[in-house]
Amino acid sequence: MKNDELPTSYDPARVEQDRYAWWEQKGLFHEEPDPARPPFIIAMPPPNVTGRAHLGHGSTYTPMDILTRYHRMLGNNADWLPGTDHAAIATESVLVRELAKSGESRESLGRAKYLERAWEWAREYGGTIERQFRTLGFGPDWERSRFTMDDGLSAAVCSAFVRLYREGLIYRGKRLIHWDPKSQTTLSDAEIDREECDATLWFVRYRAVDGGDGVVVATTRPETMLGDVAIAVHPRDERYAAAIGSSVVMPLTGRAIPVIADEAVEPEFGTGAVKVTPAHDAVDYEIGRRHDLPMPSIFDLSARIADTEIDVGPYGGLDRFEARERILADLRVSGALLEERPHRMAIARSERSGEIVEPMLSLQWFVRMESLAEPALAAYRDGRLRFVPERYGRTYEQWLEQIRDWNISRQVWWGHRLPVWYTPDGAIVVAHDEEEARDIAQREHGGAPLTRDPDTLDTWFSSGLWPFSILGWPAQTPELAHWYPTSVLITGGEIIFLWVARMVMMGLHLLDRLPFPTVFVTPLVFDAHGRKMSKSLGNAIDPMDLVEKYGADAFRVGILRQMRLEGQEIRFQESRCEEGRNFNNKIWNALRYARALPEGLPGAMQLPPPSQRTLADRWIVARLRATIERTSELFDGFDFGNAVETLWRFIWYELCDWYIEATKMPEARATRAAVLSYALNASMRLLHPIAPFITEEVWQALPHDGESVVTAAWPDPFECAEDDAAVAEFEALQRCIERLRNERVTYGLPPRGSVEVNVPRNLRDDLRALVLHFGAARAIASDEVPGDADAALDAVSVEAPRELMQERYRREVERLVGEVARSEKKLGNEAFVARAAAEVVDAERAKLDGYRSELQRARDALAAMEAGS
RNA sequence: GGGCGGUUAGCUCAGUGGGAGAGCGCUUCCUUGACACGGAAGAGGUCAGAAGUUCAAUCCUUCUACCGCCCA
Repeated sequence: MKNDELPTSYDPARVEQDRYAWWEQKGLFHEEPDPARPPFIIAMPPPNVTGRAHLGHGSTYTPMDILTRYHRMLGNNADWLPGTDHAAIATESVLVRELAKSGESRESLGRAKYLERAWEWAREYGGTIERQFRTLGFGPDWERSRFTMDDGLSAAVCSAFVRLYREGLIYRGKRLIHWDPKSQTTLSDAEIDREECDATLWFVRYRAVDGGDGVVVATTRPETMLGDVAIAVHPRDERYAAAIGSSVVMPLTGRAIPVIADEAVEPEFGTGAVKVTPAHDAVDYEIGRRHDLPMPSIFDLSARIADTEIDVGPYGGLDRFEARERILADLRVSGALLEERPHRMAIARSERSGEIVEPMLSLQWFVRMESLAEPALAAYRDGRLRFVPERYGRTYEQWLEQIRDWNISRQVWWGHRLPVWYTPDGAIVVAHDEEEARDIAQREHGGAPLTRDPDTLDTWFSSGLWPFSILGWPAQTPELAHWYPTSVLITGGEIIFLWVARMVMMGLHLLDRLPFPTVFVTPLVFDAHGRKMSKSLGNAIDPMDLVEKYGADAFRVGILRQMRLEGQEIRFQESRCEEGRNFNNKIWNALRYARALPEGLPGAMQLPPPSQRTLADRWIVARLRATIERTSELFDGFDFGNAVETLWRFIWYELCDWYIEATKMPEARATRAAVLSYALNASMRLLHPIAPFITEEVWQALPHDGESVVTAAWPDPFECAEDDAAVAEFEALQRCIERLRNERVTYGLPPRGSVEVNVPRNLRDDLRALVLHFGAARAIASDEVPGDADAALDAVSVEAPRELMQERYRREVERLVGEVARSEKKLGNEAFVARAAAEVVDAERAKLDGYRSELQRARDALAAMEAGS
C-alpha cells in the first residue's frame, strides 16, 4: 500500500473485521501443548451461552486477552481456552417465557421435546456472544471452544458426581432450602439477592393455655403462624423467665405450643419473643433442630397454603400473600393483633426470576463442604493461592470458614441430569450411566426396576470443574498433562464464592492440585455516576455500539485506562473511548509521517550504530527501553491501567510530540528513518496486546519480521541502550523549550514566525539547533554560561522589548528569592539537618545551590538590562 | 450487625513521608510541509473534618462525617 492510499484518519471499521478473519484463518490463536515451552494458560470464564457481551466483559476479558497475547509474544506456550455455559436457571426462565407466548409449557411439551427446543435455542443464540467477542478483538483458541453441556464436559460432571457420592461427599437429605415458587426450583445461597425494603412488624398475642396473658410476639410473616411449633425467648431475658416451659395457644387454629429458650433470639427485637416456624425460616429451622421440634410445612410448591402436613384451618389454597391479609384481618377481629409498626427488613428474591424466595423444607441433594473447604482454606493461608488485589483473599477465607453444605439439585430440565436412580422402595443407585446403574441394581437390589431422578445439577457444579474439564478430564490428555494447572484466573469479585472457591475445592479434591495459583479480581463497571448499569435505569451501554462508534481498540483502551490495580469499580465514561480513538488516530498519522519521509523507510528493522545517533535518537531509544521494561512489569503485575497510561505517554508525548518533531530538522536526516521505524515497530508490539487491530495494521506497514504482530517477538530492551546522559540533556532541552514558549506568550509575541533568542556562545551545536528548531527561533549569541549543558539551556531566553524582559526578570527574581528563603529556612532547622535522611538533606542543599545560581543569573541579567536602559 | 473499599481541580481519577498530578471540560492563541480525532500556552485544589506520631503528613495511626461494595 502506498502512503497516499493511507487515509488521513484511521478508520477501524475498514480493517477490524477482515483482520480478525485473517488471524483466525491463519490459526494464530491456536496452540498445541508443548512441554518445551513454559505454558501460559487461561480458562475463560464461560459466559452464558445465550448471553450477550456487556461492559463487564470489557474489564474482565480484555485482561485475559492481553496476557495471552503478551505471553505468546514472549514465546510461551500460551493458550486462552474459551467456552460457554448452559446457565440452567437463566436460560430456562427465558425459554419458559418464550414458550408461554405460544401457549406452551415445559409440561405440555414433555421433557424430551422440551430439551430439543432448548438445544435449538442454545444453537440459535449460542453463537452470538462468541461473535461479539471476536468483534471486541478477543483472541482465544476458538478451535478449543467448549460448552458445559458437551458430551465430554457432561462426562466430567457425571464422573465427579459419582466419585463424590461414593466418597460420601454427596448426600440426599431433607433440609431447609431456598425455593422459587415461580420457577419451581431450589436456589443456592448465591442465587438469591437480598434487598432492603419497607415492611411491617406485627405484634400478636398468643394467650396462655389457661387463658392468661401469655406472650406477645413480633413477626413480619403472620401467615407462617399456621406452621408455628413454639415461641422462643432468650434464655437470659428476665421478662420471660417465668414463661419458659409453659404453653401458649396459636390464635388461628387454637393449637397449643411451648415457650422455649434459645440463644438465637435477640431480646431487643420486637418484644423479645418470636414465633418459631422451622419449615419456613432459616433461624427457626436451626432452633427447631436444637430443640427437636416438629417441622410441618404449610405451603405447597407454589407457595399456597396446604393442609398436607398440619391443620391450616380455613386458609387452605390461599396464596401466601392473600393468606397474610386474611390472617391479619382475622387477628384484628379476634383482638390478637395488638400493634403494627413500620419496619425495614431484607427480603430475598431469586436473582433470575425476581420472585420472593420461600424457605422450604425439601428433600434435595447436597455436597458436604467441610472436608472440601479445609484444603481450599489451607491453600490460601499458606500462600499457594494468591488474590490480586490481596483484600479479596479475606472474602474468600471468610466464606470458606463459615461454609455450609451446598444444595446442588435443581428442578429445572435444562442441565446435567443427576446420575441417580431409585428403586421402587426408594433405594438409591448412583452410576455413570444407565447400564452401570442396572448392573448395580442387579447386584444389590435384585434387579429392581429403576427410575431416574428428574432433577438436574446446579450450573455451578459443572462450572466448578471448568479449568480441567475443558482440558479433557477425567481422560488423561496431553492438554491436561501440560496445561493444568492454569496460570491465572481472572474474574469479577461477585463470583468469588459461587465459582472461584468451588473450582479450588474441586481441583484440589479431584486432581490434588490447585486449578490456578493466582486469582485476579477485576473491577465492576458502573455508569459515570456510580450507579449500577441496568436496562430498567436505561443507563446500560452496549459495547457493540462503542465498537461501532470508536473501534474495538479504542473501546479497549478506553475501558483499560479506567482500570486501577486496587480499584473495585469503574465509573465508565464513554469519553474515554473517544480519547482512545484519538490516540489511534495519532498512531496512524505517525505511520503516515514515517512513510512519507522522502528518503523512505529501511528494508530491515535496525537501529543505526550508536556513534551516528543524534541526541534525540539516543533519548528516544533510551525512553523506549524504559517503556519496554515498565510495560512488561505492569503486565506481569496485572496493572493494565498503568500499562496503557505508560504506552500512551510514550507514544503520544515522547515519540509523536517530541521525537517526530525532532526528525524534521535537517540534522536528523541520516538516522531518522531507521530510528523512527524501529521505535514505531516496537511500540506497536508493546501496544498489541491492548489494541490488537491498529497495531497489526501499522506493524504490517512498517519494516517488520514475521507474518503478524500476533506472533511477533516481545520487544527486547537489551537492543536499546540505556543513556542517562542523553535523557537528562533532552529533558533539560524540553524544560528550556517549554520556558521559551511560555515567554513568547508572556511577551505577546506572535506564536508563529521567528523570534530571536539569546543563546550562550558555549551551548553545544546540536542543542543549539534543537532549541532553534523547537523554539522556531533565530539565535542571538550571548555570553558564555559556566557549567554544563543544563546551565547553558537554562540561560537561553527570548529577546523582547526591554521593559517586558525587565518585568519578567523582576518576577523571576522575586520567585527565586522566595525559593531560596524557603530552602534556607528548612536547612536552618537543626532538627531537620540532624534527623532527616542524609540524601534528603543533600538533595535540599543541591536545590538551594541551584536556586542561588539561578537567582544570581537572573539578577545579573536584570542588572545588565537596567544598566543598558 | 460483620468484613472491605472510597472521600485529591467543574467531571472521572492517578499519586508520593520532603515544594500537589493526568485526561476531559474551560479560557486564549495557532488551518507550521503526519494528525483540528491536531498543536501551544493558561486558569482552576486549606488533598472530607479533627486529633496524634514525625525534623517534616495529602501520604502513617486513631476518631468523626458522608458515599459505595460484599456477607449475615
